[in-house]
Amino acid sequence: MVSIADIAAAVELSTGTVSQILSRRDTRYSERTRVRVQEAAKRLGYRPNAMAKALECGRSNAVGIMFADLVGSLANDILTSALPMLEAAGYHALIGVNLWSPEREEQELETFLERRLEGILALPLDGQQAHYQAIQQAGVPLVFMCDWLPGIPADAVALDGHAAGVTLTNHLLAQGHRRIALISNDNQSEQLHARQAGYRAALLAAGLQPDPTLERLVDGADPDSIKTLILGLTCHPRPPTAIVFPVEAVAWQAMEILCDVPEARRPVVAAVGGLPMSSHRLVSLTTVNEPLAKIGRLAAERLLARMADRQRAPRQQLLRGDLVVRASTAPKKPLAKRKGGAAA
Amino acid sequence: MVSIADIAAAVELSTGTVSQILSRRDTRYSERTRVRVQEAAKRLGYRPNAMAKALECGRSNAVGIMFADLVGSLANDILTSALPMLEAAGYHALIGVNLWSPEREEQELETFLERRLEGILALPLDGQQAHYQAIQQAGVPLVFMCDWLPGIPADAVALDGHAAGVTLTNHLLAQGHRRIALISNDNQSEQLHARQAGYRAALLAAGLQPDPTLERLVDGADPDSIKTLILGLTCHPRPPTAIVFPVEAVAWQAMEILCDVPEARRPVVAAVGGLPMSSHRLVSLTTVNEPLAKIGRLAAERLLARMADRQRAPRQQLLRGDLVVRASTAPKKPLAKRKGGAAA
DNA sequence: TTGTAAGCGTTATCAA
DNA sequence: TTGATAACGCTTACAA
Repeated sequence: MVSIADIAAAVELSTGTVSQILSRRDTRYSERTRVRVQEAAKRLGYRPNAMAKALECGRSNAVGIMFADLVGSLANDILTSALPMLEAAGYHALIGVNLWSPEREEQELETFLERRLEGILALPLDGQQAHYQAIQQAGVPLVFMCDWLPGIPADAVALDGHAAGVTLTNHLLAQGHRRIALISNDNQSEQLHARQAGYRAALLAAGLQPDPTLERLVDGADPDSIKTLILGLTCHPRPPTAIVFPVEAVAWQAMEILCDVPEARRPVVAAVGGLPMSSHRLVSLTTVNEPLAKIGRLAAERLLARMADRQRAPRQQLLRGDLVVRASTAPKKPLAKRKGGAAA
Repeated sequence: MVSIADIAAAVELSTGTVSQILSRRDTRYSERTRVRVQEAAKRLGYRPNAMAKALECGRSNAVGIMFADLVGSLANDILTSALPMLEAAGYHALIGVNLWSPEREEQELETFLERRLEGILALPLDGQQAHYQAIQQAGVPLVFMCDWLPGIPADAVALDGHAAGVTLTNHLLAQGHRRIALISNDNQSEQLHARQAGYRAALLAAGLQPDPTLERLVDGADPDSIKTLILGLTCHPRPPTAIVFPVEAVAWQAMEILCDVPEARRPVVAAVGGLPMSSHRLVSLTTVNEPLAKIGRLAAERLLARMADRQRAPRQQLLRGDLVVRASTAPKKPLAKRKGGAAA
C-alpha cells in the first residue's frame, strides 16, 4: 500500500511537506509543488492510512452504533437519520451487531473501545449492565436508544413506553373492550416493562382491575408457546375481546394463529411498534409507532453534545408515539353497546 | 486512555516486557512478573489500541461488509452466517451501509480502504463499477453477494436468478396460466436481469411468445407508478392471469393494490425473494427463496480463500433457490382445464 | 528473565 | 517555502 513516503520519494520532497499538502489545505506551499504532490498521490493511488492518522492525532473520528439485529427496518430508520448528523460533525460510524448474544455484545463493545471510538450509540440487550459499565469506566460517551439499562447513568432517547401502553389500551377501552389481555415476550427490558405498566395504568384509570390471567409472557425458548397462549386465552372462562402486544412481532405471530379462531371469539389486536409490515393492507395492525427517525436524530445530537461536554448530567428523553388505527381494531360487528365512538 | 507505558510505569518494567506478556502467551517470563502485569492491566482498565497494533503489524485483521440498506432480514441473514466464519478466521467485520446512495457507497468503500481492511464483501449498487474498480486497483480481495457488476472481475455468490425466474414461471404455467405478466423495478442490476431473462426463457420453452405489453417496470421516482401499472394490466384487452415479481417488495405493494380488484379479474402473484413477511399467513406469497444464509457462508469462505491466495481466478457461484408455494398462487377456483397438477 | 531501540504511517513543531 | 525530528501506542528483534 502506497504511503506518504512513496509520494515524497516520487516527487523528491520530504514526507512532512507531502503530509501538509495532502491533509490540510495549506496555502503556504508553491502552487507548482502542490500540484506535483497531488498528481503523484492520485497517480500512485495513495490513500491515507486512517489508523496512522488516528494514532498520531489521538482521536479516531469515529463513533460506534450497536444494534441487536438488523431485522425489520429499525436499524435502518435509525441510521438514516443518525448517520447524516454524525457525518456532518465529522464522525464516521461503525455499526456493531450482536445478534442477541450477550457475549457478542461484549466483544463488539470491546472492539469499539480498542478502536478508540469517541462515542457510542447503543440499543442495549437487557441485563447486560456490566458491558456498559465498562464503557462508562473507560470514559466513553454513551447514549442508549429505544431502551436503557437501570443503574447505568447514561443518556437515553426512547419511545415513551408507558404512554404507548396507555394510548393503546385507551383506544381499546374506547371501542368498548373491557377484557383486554396483554401478551409480551420474556425480554426483561425497561422499555417493555414501561409499556406493560402503561397498559395496567390505563385499565386502572378506567376503573378496571388488571386480571393477572390476562397478562402473559411467551417463552422465547418454546416456539409453540405463543400458540398455546393465544388458544388458551380464547378458551378462557371469560375470554378477552382484545389483546395488547408490547412487541409488534409477537402480534404478527398472534394474527397468524387467530386466523384459525372463529371470528366471534377472535379478539382484536393492537401493538407497539410501527414497522412497515403492520401498515401493509393484508396485515393492517393497529400500532403506536415508535418514532425511530426522531430517536436516531436526537440520539445522535445528544451523543455529539455529550462528546463536546462530558460533564452534562445524563438525561432520559421519552418521545410520544402516534397511534395509527388500522383494521385490526376496527369494530367489525358492533360490540356491546357501551361507548361506540372510534378512538383518536 | 491507559497505554502499555502506563502499565510499565506502574509495575516498573519496560514496555517491551509488558507488551510481550500482554499480547503473546509467552512463558518466558517469571510467573510473578506475569501476574503483576496482568493485574496492573486489569486494575488500570488497559485496552490495547487496535490502531497502533494494526499499524505496527501491517494488518488490520478486519474485513468490510457493504449493504445497500438494513431493511428486511437480508443483511441479518447474511451476517448471521458470515460473521462466525470470519471471526473464526480471526477477522473482525466492519459493516457499511450506503442507504442506496452511490456517493455514500463510494465514501464507505473509501473508508474501508483507508482503514486498510483486508477484504470486502459487498452487495453492490448497480452501475457503480468505478467504486469497485478502485477496490481492485488497491488490490483488496472482493467478493460480491446477491448481485455483481459486469466488467468487474470479482468473485460472486448469488442466487441463480435465471433459474429462479424459470422456476416461478413454470410453476404458474403448470397451474394453467398462459398470460403471465412480469413487473420489476427500474433497478438495472445483473441479478434482476437474470430473473427477468428466466421468465422469458420459461415462456419460450412453453411455446409462448413473451408479450412486451406484459413486461413492465415500476418507476422508482413515482410512488403511484405501481398502482397505475397493476390497474393498467387488469384493464388490458387480454389481461394476465398471473404476475411474476423479480422483486419481492414490489409484489407486496401489488398485493395491496390487488385487494381492490374483483377476484374474478385478480391475477395470482409470485415473487423471487423469501423474506419472512411473504411467509406470514396473512400475506402468503409464493416465492423462490434467495438462500441468504448460504450466500453469506459461501461468500465469507470465498473471501477467506481469496485473501489466502490472491491469484485464484474469480468465479461466480450461482445457487438454486427453493420454490415455496403459498396461497398467492393456490388455484382458488379451477382455471381453464388445461394442466391441472400442482407444481413441484 | 528483562531492557533497549527501531519502526509502522502520520502529523506537528521548529528550524533552515 | 521546505526539511528534520519527535511523537502517537504498539510489536519485535536483539542486546544485556
